[in-house]
Amino acid sequence: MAGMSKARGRPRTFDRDAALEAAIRLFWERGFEATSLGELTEAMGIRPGSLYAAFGDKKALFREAVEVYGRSPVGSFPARALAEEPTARGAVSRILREAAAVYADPSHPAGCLAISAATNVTAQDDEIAKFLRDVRNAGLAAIEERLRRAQEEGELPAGADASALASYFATIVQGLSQRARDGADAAELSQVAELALAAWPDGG
Amino acid sequence: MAGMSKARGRPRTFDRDAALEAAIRLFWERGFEATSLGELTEAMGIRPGSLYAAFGDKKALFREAVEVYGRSPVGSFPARALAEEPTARGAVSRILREAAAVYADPSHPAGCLAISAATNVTAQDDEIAKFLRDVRNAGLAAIEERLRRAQEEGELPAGADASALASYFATIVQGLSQRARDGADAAELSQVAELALAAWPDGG
DNA sequence: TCCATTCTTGAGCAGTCACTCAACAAATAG
DNA sequence: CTATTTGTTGAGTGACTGCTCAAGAATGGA
Repeated sequence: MAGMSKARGRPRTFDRDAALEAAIRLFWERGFEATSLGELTEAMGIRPGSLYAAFGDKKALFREAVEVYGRSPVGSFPARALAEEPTARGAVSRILREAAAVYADPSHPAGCLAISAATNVTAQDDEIAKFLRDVRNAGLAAIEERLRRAQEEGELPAGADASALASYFATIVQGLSQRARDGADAAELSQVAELALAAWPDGG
Repeated sequence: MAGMSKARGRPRTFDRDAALEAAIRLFWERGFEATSLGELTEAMGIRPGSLYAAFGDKKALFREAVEVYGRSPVGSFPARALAEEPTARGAVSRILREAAAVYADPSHPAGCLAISAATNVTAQDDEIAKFLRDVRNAGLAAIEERLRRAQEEGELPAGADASALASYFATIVQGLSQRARDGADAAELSQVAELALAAWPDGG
């Protein structure tokens, strides 16, 4: 950490970040198991040996792909909304509206990588499915936490069920991702997002 | 068709319906590609040769599994609700409430087979993904049709957007299935269903 | 009895899967 | 220079994939 000395040995001949970006795309499009190492190495422009040297194995590459995706604008918009919007209502509306726009954006694969990339998985890759499940449930917990704070601060009525509301909005987000993968465009998803906001206590 | 003559040749030694039921369970649990022929033959209690003789190939078996699932109580509740309920409002509420109960019923795999069994698929099995996508979009179209009729009959306000509402409810259903697969129980999903109904024009 | 028909069985097919490794290449350190 | 370290390469690993097929078994019909 301190020395930051020059790297020894033969330097890497490919751009690690660019290669990872290619892997993200593929996993996003097809999912973890449906993406083969052959497809990965071809899209990343490297040979299997380089992939294993640089990323570990397929599971480690996937985990890193999910992490980097989660820090990208497309993957981090819910966390940003929760952190930046002054009100819970504002945060939730922004999440739904941005989800509608982002999930149907044709410049990248449809929907959310964390929602759709490990739904059909062999027994031996169950840990990968669990990994993404935990990511999703953490997102749900973050919404619920924000709603509880809103309740303490008086923004959300004391009679409202923060837990149920959080589940509801998480359900909408996951549904939007699925509908985008089924071909729904941004206009259609936006209408869904607006309708979904009607469930907010005291009307839309 | 007319003769109904006795079957010639060696009779089948296994129960075709029971074997198909076992296949449905596996596909429901893991999805199309993540279920191997080895797992199928073991669960169905037959050898590969018998499977191919009785069902064709893996894709044909899957299609038949989806069809039979779609005629079962668990798979046909949306169509039943649309056909049996006198009002569109009643049909939609029933769909959401039954989805909450059925998708989280621990006596069978979580969620909906048609929603979750072919989301991560290789290029060579794209037709299977398309097949289920069409099934889902047909479900959406059925809801939209019912809402349009409700609008003609005056149940739904003329100003309401039947298409957007249908998309919204389809999004909820798909979201409920996903949440069930993530471990949400019936109580949680029921709360989501009730909140979702708040979007119905003129309040819940 | 003998044939035709249908099903079951077990062995095994070509292809793909994720992954590995010895040999070579390119860099730094001394 | 040599030694060390790290990366790339191409061939290849065993295990698994969906699937097939010849041989044998069980039925009905003549």
